[in-house]
This record gives sequence, C-alpha cells and structure tokens, in this order.
Amino acid sequence: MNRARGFLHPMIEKNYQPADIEARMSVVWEDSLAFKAGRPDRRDAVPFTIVIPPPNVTGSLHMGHALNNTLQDILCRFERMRGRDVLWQPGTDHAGIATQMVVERQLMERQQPGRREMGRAKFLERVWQWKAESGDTIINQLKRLGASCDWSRERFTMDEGLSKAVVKVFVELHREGLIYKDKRLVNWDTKLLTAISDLEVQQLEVKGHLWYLRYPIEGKTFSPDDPSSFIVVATTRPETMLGDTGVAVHPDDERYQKLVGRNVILPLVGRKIKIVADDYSDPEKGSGAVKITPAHDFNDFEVGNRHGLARISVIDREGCLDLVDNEDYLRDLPEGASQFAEEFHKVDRFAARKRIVERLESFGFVERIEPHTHMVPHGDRSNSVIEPYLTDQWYVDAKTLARPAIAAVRSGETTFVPKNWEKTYFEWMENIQPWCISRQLWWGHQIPAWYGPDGKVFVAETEEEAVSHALGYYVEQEVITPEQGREMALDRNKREGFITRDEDVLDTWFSSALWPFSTLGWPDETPEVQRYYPTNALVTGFDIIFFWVARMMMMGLHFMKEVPFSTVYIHALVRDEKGAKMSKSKGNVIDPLNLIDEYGADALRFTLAAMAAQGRDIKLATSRVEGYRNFATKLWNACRFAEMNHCAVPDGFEPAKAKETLNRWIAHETAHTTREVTEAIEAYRFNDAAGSIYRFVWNVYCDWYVELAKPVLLGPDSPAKDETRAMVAWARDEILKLLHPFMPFITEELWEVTARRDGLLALAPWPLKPAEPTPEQIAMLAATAGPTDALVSPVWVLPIFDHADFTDPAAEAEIGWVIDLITQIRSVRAEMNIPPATLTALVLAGASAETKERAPRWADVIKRMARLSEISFADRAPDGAVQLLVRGEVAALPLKGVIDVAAERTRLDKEIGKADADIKRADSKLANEKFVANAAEEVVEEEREKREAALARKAKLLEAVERLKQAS
RNA sequence: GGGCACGUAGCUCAGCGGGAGAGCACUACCUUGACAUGGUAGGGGUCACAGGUUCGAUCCCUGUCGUGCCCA
Repeated sequence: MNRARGFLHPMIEKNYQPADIEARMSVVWEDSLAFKAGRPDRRDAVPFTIVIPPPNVTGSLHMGHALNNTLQDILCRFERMRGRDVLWQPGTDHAGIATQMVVERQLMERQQPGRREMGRAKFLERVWQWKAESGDTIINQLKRLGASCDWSRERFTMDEGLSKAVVKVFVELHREGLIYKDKRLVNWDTKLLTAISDLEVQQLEVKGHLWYLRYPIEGKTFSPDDPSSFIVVATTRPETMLGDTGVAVHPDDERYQKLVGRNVILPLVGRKIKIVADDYSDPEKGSGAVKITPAHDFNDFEVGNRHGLARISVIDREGCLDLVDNEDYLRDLPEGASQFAEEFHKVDRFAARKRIVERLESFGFVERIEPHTHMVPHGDRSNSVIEPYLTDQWYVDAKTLARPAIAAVRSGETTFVPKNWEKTYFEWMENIQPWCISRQLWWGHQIPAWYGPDGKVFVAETEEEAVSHALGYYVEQEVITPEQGREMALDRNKREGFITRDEDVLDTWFSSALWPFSTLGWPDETPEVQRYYPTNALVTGFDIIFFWVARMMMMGLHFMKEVPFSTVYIHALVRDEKGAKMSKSKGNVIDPLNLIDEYGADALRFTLAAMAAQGRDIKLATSRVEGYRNFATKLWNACRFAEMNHCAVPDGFEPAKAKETLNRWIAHETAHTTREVTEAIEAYRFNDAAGSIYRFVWNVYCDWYVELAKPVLLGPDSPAKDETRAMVAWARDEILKLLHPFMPFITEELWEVTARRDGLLALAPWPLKPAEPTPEQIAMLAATAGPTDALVSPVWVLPIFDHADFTDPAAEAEIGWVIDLITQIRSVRAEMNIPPATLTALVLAGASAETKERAPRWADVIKRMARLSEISFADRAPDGAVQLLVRGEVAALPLKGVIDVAAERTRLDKEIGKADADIKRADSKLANEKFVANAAEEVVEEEREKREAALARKAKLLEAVERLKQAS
C-alpha cells in the first residue's frame, strides 16, 4: 500500500478506490474491537441489541441478505455513535434440510457412498467437516458488506450451548403437554423422505385433469349406458381411489338425496363403500359427488372423521402404491383382489395414475376427462409433489403458545413497522395449526425421546435420565427384573434393542425460535441474558414472519416471560429491475458481491438504504448503485478540496459563534440536516435519511457552500479566511458522522486521513444528543455493569455545537438571495445562448438598502459563478437590458445588441403569463367565500401573500417590457 | 374464493389534503485551479380510470380495470 503520510496525518489519495479502503478498514475495526459488546467504556451505557437473522451455513450472500444486514448495520452504527452499548449478535443456522441436501449432493457428485451406506454417525461427521470448511463463507461476505456485528460472539444453532437450550425447551414443553406425539396426516416429501410443516409447502398452479369416474351402485347391474346404475365422482387424483372409503354428496343436493346411505362398489378393487351426505362436497364443482380418501387428502381426512370412515393408506413413503400385505387395503375384499394388488404393487403414484385410468377406461368406468388447472402442494426444498401421509410425528401446541404472542402485539409491547404487517401476523396466529416439528433427517437436533419395547415414550434432557426412568418403569411393570434393570443401566450394549432413541431431528426453525435468548447463554443465567434481553429491534423480510418472528414471539414469551424484541421492522423483497423475484432458475439474480466489487460496499449499502421505503418492494437497477458510487467520489473530492485549502478545525472552535454569514448559513443547514437524518433513522425511514444526507452533501455543501467559500479561501489571509477554513472542515466532519451509518468504509477512511483524531469514527459521538436513560434502564445498568473501580464517564458528550437548537433565518435569507441571483443569471444566459467565455455586466436596479449592503459582500463570488464583468447600481434598468426578478427586485443584464429583442420579449411574455396564472388562481380562491370561511387561516393568508407577490412581479415585468420597447 | 400491497416523467422510485419531486436516461453548452465517477442550463407527467367526500383531491372514501404477493 503506497500511502502518502504527512507528518501530521496521512494525505487523501487522489482517487477514490473502494476496494482498498474496504480491505483496510475491515482490519482497523477488527483490530480495535470496535464492535465488541460490553466494552469497558460503555458499561454504563444503555444497551442496544439486535440479533441477526442467522443465515444458513450453506448460504452465500444474496441481495436479500445485503438489504437486511445493511439496515441492521445502519441502526447499530447509529446507536453505537449515540453512545449505546451495542450488541449485534451474529451467527448462522444449521438449516437442516438445506445443508443435508448440499452434503448429499456433494457425495453423489464425487461418486462416494450415499448417506445410508455411510451410516448416521459417519454422515454427521461429514456434515460437520463440510461446515468447518465452508461455514465461514457467508460470515466473511457479511464482513465485506461492513456489518458491525460483535464477531467474537458468533453462534451456530448446533453449538453446544444452543443445543442445550433446544433440549431444555423440548423437555419442558413436553412436560407441560405443549409438545406431544400424534398420528395424523402430514405433508410428506417423498423425495426427501421426511415430514415437513405447512409453511414449507408451496401451492403451485399445475395444469392437470379432472377425471369423472363411475362408481357402480350396490345391487344394480353396472352399465355405462344406464346412469341409474352408478354415481359419477370427479377427482384430480384417480390413483388414490384404491384407498377410497366413501363418497360424499352435499346434503341439499337433490340429485343424490335418495342415494345417501347406500353403498357403491369401488371399481377395480371391489370394496363396498358408503355414500354420505357432507357439505364439504360442492354441488357446483365437478359432478357434485366426491370420492373420500381419508388417508391421502387433508379434507377427506376431516370428512372421514365426521362419518367414521376407515383410513386406508395405499401409498408408501416413497410415493409408490403399497398393496401387497397391506392389511387395511385387503380387508373384506372379494376374491381376486390380491392379483390386482400384486400387479400394481410398488408402482409409482404418477405411473399408477396413468395405468389405473387406462384400466378404468377399459371397463367403462371413466365418463369423461376435462383439463383442469389446480393448486398442487410442493415441497419448497425438493420441489416434489407433497403426499398427505398418515404417520406418527411430534407436534407443538402452537395454539396455546400463540395466545400470549398475540396479546403482546395487541398491547403494543411489540410493534411492527410498518404497522400493516400486524394484520398478517394476527391473521396467521389466530388460525394457527399444530406445528409439526419432527423431521426424518439426520442433520439437526435429535429429539430427546427414548422408547421402550412397548413403544412407551420417555423424554428427558439426557440419555441417563431417560434410561433410568424407563428402566424403573419396566421393572415396576415386571417386564424386566431389577437385576436386569441395573445391568442395562450400566451397560449401553445390554439395553440395545430394549430402549431406543427417537431417530428424528427437530425442524430447523425450532432452534431458530430460541435465537434471541439461546445466543445469550440461556438456560444458564448469564449476565448477557439479563443485560441484552429483550432485544430492541428485529429486522427481517415478511417472508419469514410465520417461520421465525411468530415462533420467536411464542418461545420468548413462554420461556423468558418477556417479548423477544420491542420492534419488528419488516423490509421489502429485493426484486430485479422489472419487478420479478430473483431466482436462480430465472437467471435474474444480481449478486451483491459483484456490485461490491464493481462499485464498492458503500455504494451498494447506500442504494439499498435509499430505496428501502416502507411497504414497497425494491426493484434494483444497477444504475442507482453507480449513481451512489459517484456520490462517494463526490464526497471524496470535496474532502480533497478541504485538504488542499488547509482546512482544519482549530481547538476550541465554536461554529455557533461564527461571524461570517456564509459560515452561519452552513451551520444552519448542517443543523437542519442533522435533525432530519436523526429523526428519519429513529423512525426507520431509511430512504428519507439517505435522501436528506445526499442532498445536503451534494446540493448544499458541494454545490453552494464550497463554491461560495472559494473567493475567501483563495484570497488573502484574514480572520474571515481562518473562520471559513475551520467551518469547511467542521461541516465536513459533521457530514462524515451523519453518513457513517450508511457508508462506513469511506467515511472512516476520510475521518482518519483528514485530521488527527482521538478515535474511530465508528465510536465518535453522533452530532445530536440522544434521549436520557429511563430510571428502569439505570437500575438495570447498575445490576449488570459488573465490577467497576471508578465511575465511568458518560459515553456521549455534547459536542461543541448543539444541532438541536441552532437556526439562523437571517443567514438563510441572505445566502438564499445569492443563490437565486446566480441561478437566474445562469438560466437566462443559457437561454440567450451567451457563451460562458462572454462576461456580462450586472445592474441592480432600484435596489433596496439591504441589497445594496449585500451585493458588495458577495460581488466576487457572484461575478465568478454567474460569469459577470462588473456589478453596479442604478435607479432603473438600462434600456434594452434583460431584466430578471430576484426576490422582488430587478437585476438587469445590459445586453443591448447582444440579445435578440424578440426572443427577450417572448421570454418576458411567458413570465407575465405565469404571473397572470398565479394571480388568477389566487383570485378565484379568495373570491370563493367558502374557501375564506373554511380553510385554515394561514392557508388563506398564504394565498393573499402569493397574490400580492404575483401582482408585484407582474408590474415589474410590465416595466421591463416597456424598457425593452424603448430599446428597439 | 379470502386477505394485503401497488398503478406518479422514457426507466427505477419518493411524496401524500392547499401551486408535481429525485436518481438514471435524454438535449445543449462547458476540459474554470476538489471532482468529466464532474459542472451549468433544459425538455419531459390531464399523478390508471370513473364516481363521491371537501372551500380545495395525486393524496381520503367507493367502484372499475391492470399488476404483484400471501392464504385457502
């Protein structure tokens, strides 16, 4: 690295090179432990805590992560600068299914033995190995983004500590009856061979068919030509007919009323099944009669329960027909049934569909086939069609746990930002279903349940405890002798086959639900739990409100008796620039790392913040990123300008006491922006905060302040020059602070190289004073600050300037006049096609005393910026001059002979037209009695003022026209 | 079918009861001593449509059309 280092501090490099800066600053932050929670100098500071939504260890940074973590980082850096003891808790999620799939795919690609050949222990070893190799990828990518997490506290959902929390929670909920085992239909993934929860199922629209099947009525001779000999049922899944145990018709459907209670003979199978009346059947749909397969359809399951219909599973875990030796299926079937069973046994469900339809057709059982588009459940990981499947699984009684979680949001203990997401939350929570938490996987937290030989369950935190309970029970039941019990307790081999552990693991989201407290050391009573729980904000996307937010609320309230976070900020989804969801299959994914490489992390961050308006998706266009990279360059060069002009803040400099109007003006503008940015971040209006600081840096500081200051800075030494140098540097420092949460790298770099500093910008005090801690917070701090030798000084000290109060309307008026004058002269020059090289004179006609006083003060800068040769005063504008109206006074450019009189006349007429329109609008409003009577007084007053101003303007313009006439 | 958003400049988006804004793109001019990753000026919009409330509607309400998402 070739950095020019002066004797005071390093100089700014000529060109802004994000990659260099980012690499260097990452090291600086890491070495200085800047992001460590509980820094000694902040032990008396109020904590501010955010837990990161743990990315999957399998993952790599995508645009959603980039947005999510940028917003969290803005909050963390902002609060850290406000003096809080910030804990941004990082970590990763073991992501059960996703990770297991990655490793299995890897084994397959390398043509190594699969997981089943390998065995559980070996396979798990392999996954851990993989995690060790690539688990850092996403963490390093988060660091590249600038995430100011306390990396020393990184956690993993399968860490020892977190696993302990998982087991504890499972055992306690089981003991309370809130976790139980049940046999019911689950969403079964026939590819991954596991149950999944409702949330992991995606309903996809599929073009299929509706098959109309004839089921012969018992006691009649079936004939396709005799409609009275059968009932027609419509189905989208003909292959499940083998498991039909009923036919349902609507109770009010007159067509079928006399058939209710009678039996039909199931085609191909021969099973006698009942026709029942149930309002699940929709008379409008299909034939109005539906076949009921309780073991293979969620709705049919309910119908079956209502009518006491048998449940016959005819599909196995891999999605193949399962008929041979299937007692439920074969029960009460006529002769010859086993031959059919053998023919179709182990045929895949989709092949079976085709063959069964063919067979039905050949006997005349198919009435017709219609094309039919319907929703089909798919596994979100495997993308295979989900099979409703009857098995034993573990469930959480979510309904009970949801109650306090609903109440906490209703009472406002936890609020959603934007608020409308609360409705989504309530909607789901109030209709919550039991949560299926067992997965037939290996990678995850193995369920702490053991079974005896009769299938009795023993749940305990450790194997010893479970085994001892179990053995005690079986001794008592006289299944084994006390002697056998003792032997089995001591020797694992002896009890093998007698007591076995549940093979299944828990849903990944089970451990994620504990994240806000398990990462702090719970169930141990750590100081961190006391200090940092409940957390302050949770920042996440709406797609995981159910998966994660809701479950953290339930678990947090149940185990900690307090909500896990007070604010849930829900941000948008990042889409491509056409609004499509980014996905690998569509190939429209924008890789944030590529954007960082090309434009820098700061530019990407700023883009995301600037576009993060509440309640709206982000359609990301790279042109925006480029624009904000240019913004960074602009800032860089402004700082170079300050450096080249030897701008520095002297000791004891007090901006509020500045004498120069220009300097008072920039103090005024800085204070205004500081308040805007602060309020916007506090309200999670990231886009407003970003917009405010952007405008200030570019359109106020660079475009005007620096330009207006140039004559002074380039002129001879004077007290005014000294003050201006100080002010340029001071405002620059304020900018660096305000911008730091958004663009941490470039601001930290510039902070370092522009002056000798006491410490890092990341730890510098925010310009605006934060709120005082509440008595509760002070009490909590006293309890958790730990031993301290001396009173630690407050972290946030009032800087030399109070942005909360400072304002200077007089300075604003004066600089406003200068800006208006320059802008208007430039505008008219451009309109008149006066080349920049041509200098013109300016005559201020009939100037007020105020203007006469101001003009000489600003003569240099106005001449420079408006390309003028001289400025003079006169009672009236010279003949043939172009006349401008600046804040009600005439500014004339004597351009006789240069300008096109006709064009100038046109311009003036246009102006007069505008004034007329304004007068007319105001008149019509003021003439409206209802307006004067009903509108707010200040609105009416404003309208009067507008009218007066427009009238005055018109008068001056008419004079200008007169003068022009005389010239020609 | 139920619910939630959203239709504002060519594009990507702010704004949201009192005279339409930004960035990018576009046009013209400018290599002036921080910056061409720049400067100056400019063009461009019946704020989807139709009703209603109001003194006043891009903004609030209702409906229509269109788009997207979530849940059945």
